[in-house]
Amino acid sequence: MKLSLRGEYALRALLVLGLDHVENDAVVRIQNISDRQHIPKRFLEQILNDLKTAGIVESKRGIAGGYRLRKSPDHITLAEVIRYIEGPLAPVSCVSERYYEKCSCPDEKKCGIRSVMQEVRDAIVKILEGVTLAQLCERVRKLQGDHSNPLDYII
Amino acid sequence: MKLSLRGEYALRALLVLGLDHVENDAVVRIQNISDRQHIPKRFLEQILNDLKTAGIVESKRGIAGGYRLRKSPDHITLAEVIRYIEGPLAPVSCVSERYYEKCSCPDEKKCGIRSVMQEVRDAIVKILEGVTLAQLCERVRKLQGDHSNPLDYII
DNA sequence: ATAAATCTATACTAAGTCAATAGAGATTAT
DNA sequence: ATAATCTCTATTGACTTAGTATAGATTTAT
Repeated sequence: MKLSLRGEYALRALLVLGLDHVENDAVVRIQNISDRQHIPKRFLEQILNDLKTAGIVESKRGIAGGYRLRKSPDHITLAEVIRYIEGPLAPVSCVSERYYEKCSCPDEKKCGIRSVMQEVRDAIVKILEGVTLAQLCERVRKLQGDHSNPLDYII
Repeated sequence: MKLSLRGEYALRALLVLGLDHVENDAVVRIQNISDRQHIPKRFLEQILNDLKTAGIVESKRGIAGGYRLRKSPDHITLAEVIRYIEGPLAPVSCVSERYYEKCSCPDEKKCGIRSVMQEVRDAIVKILEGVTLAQLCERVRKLQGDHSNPLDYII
């Protein structure tokens, strides 16, 4: 896979949106995300815009504008995000389900390398489709010792 | 991971050397490998030279020259080959054991993404360190219907 | 109404990587 | 000697990555 910085930034931005996610229509400013995650702001703008096109986040414009999740965090998987930002999860495209491309090997059906790469793909997909943004947020809260309960900030 | 063509060619070339491997000092010509695997010859020259530097193959020069494995096929793992040709197996370098690099996230120890990527890395490594070139050759022989038993050619 | 802060859209760029290709040299069996 | 091989270094063209830049559209507080 080899996640690019672009993909990593996308996940980190979504993590912030996930941690701040509440059921009203509050939005988070790009500047805020940029500060908390040390992501270059102008670059982050592009990425969030991509995520918007992907239907993962939505935005509000104007002086009180910003981004929020468009779907519930437990309906967003890491696989989905990475696929959208990076492309195939498979290490070679001849084992990719949705980005399949024929490779140059003499006979794909008898290709031993392909069969190993298939296993690798399946292992990667299993993990990344199994982790939702909600679970990721939960991990982070646990790692941070469960301070900063987001409910504290309402009222 | 996203294996490059270079890495895929390396595996395919080693597969040929593995299938042709016998305990005398017979070598296989680059031209031969290139023909059987449809790999551009001059490009393959570079790759085999890299594999030589890595200590995985050895070469014989001159008119009857060529390449052969330097180690027994069951002592060559796919992980080892890919690491040498491509670099880290980990999707992000902050979870790489031998190519570790600090990433830009606020706190690595509390990074939820990192902990997921760690799982991905471990899954990839487990598969690729678990498959030797000998096993790969065996898979190929099975896939090809077990014709061409190499013992047939030894008299 | 206006200003100010935000998001939107497109374009550009500098650096790096990938996949070769090229040319000249060294080695060795015949 | 010679011809086929491996060896070594350099170059190239296309592409990707990680931004930066510029200008514009939208919304809200005042």
